[in-house]
Amino acid sequence: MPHILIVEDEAAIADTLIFALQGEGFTTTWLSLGQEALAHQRQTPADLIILDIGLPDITGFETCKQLRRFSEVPVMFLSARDGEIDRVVGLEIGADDYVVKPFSPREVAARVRAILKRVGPAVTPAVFQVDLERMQIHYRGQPLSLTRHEFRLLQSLLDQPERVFSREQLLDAVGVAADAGYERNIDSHIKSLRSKLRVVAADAEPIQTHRGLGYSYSPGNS
Amino acid sequence: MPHILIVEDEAAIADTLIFALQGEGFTTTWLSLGQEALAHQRQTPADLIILDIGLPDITGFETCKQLRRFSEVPVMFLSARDGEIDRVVGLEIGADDYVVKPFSPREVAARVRAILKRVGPAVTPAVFQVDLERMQIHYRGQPLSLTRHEFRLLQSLLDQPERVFSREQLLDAVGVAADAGYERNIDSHIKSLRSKLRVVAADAEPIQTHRGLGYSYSPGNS
DNA sequence: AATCGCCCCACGAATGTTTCACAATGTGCC
DNA sequence: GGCACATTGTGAAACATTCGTGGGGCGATT
Repeated sequence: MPHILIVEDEAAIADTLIFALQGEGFTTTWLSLGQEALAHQRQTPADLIILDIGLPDITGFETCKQLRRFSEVPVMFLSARDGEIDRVVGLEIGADDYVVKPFSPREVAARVRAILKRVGPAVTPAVFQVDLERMQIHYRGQPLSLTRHEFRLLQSLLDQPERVFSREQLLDAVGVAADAGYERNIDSHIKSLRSKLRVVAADAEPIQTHRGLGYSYSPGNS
Repeated sequence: MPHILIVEDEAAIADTLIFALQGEGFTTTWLSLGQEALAHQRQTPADLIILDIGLPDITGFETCKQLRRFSEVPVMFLSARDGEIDRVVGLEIGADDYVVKPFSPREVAARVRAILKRVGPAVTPAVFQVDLERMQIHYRGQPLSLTRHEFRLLQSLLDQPERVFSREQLLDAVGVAADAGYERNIDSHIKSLRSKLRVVAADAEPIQTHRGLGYSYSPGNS
């Protein structure tokens, strides 16, 4: 699960970012000084840093320059000033994006995802969070209200992404003797599962059907 | 040196981009239709695509969606409309950046560099990758969507390159009683298989026919 | 009793498979 | 080369399978 370091001295702005990012499945750390951020990144590296330019101690530009001496971590600048020069300079000293205030939290989150997508699948945000204790699954930060069978079904699929499960295997996964049940019950459950996922994300299609074979989960379309 | 495909119907804007990008050492191609861009990318893939949203034929969004079905190439949207919704949607359908007109050519060039920095050197995987568990075959890095029979057929052929399989053997491979079926329906499957492979690589001819004998797979022509 | 989750069924739509007829191409013979 | 014959490519149509969906029944839980 990707971790985002937010370096921003205004609490209100930081809060907005934290809320938006956590909603998308990221974890966050918030610091307000450039020096702090550098020290923190040496100790416990984040997967991406959101860096305000107008910090109280050293500028975001300076922070980024020093950061680049020891780390390739993606950096997104946040700035109150909307000058072409600043944007070009920001990108040329090694930033990956440059967003001007006031910004939309959702857009920033989307940009973070777009950047992380490129640094490797290792740090793709987990869109699904499974909580076995509470029998709860969160999808894009929102809790799903699932029945027992829907839960087991989704849990099995999530467990091995891309793997194609036959109906028989899925029947077994939900705890029904494989020979006992009507195989196509699975279809019914998949149907209601999909409709519940559709409420959260209308266009994504995380559960794919493989004709003649069964179903699978595709992280790509989540 | 990275090659950039510009898809933009206004010549003045395209010219500005071409000038700025060539100044940074990129080579460019300019097209004005979404359909053209899709066809072009299949034949001679660029390293990054700059995509105007308001194209004469299909929208940039639609172009990007279709593009994503066969390519992971980085996409930068260009738009005259500055709405939060548009930006978020753009990024969520798989774009890497979203720039609003009027833009600074230098900034666009800087953003292009920032994105390409993350993509890294292109890795050329084995031409065919068979994944039995996922019932998936990748061809030149792109996933093929095959029916059960097409899958078995291709799998058999790939299993023993250069070996010539008779229709009878291939019927058997796809799981049809050798005496039951009409032998020449293999031809039909070979046909659709070839057409699916042609989408990925138009000129290669990985499946060869041996008159009077059957078919074989030739790694040479992949 | 009302609600809810689960099972089962059946129909229509989408997709895959088989078959066929005809065009295109290759092969051997004169 | 030109011809007859054999084999393969192609498109379309018939046929078969599979899936999505809505709905009814039934038992458990409230």
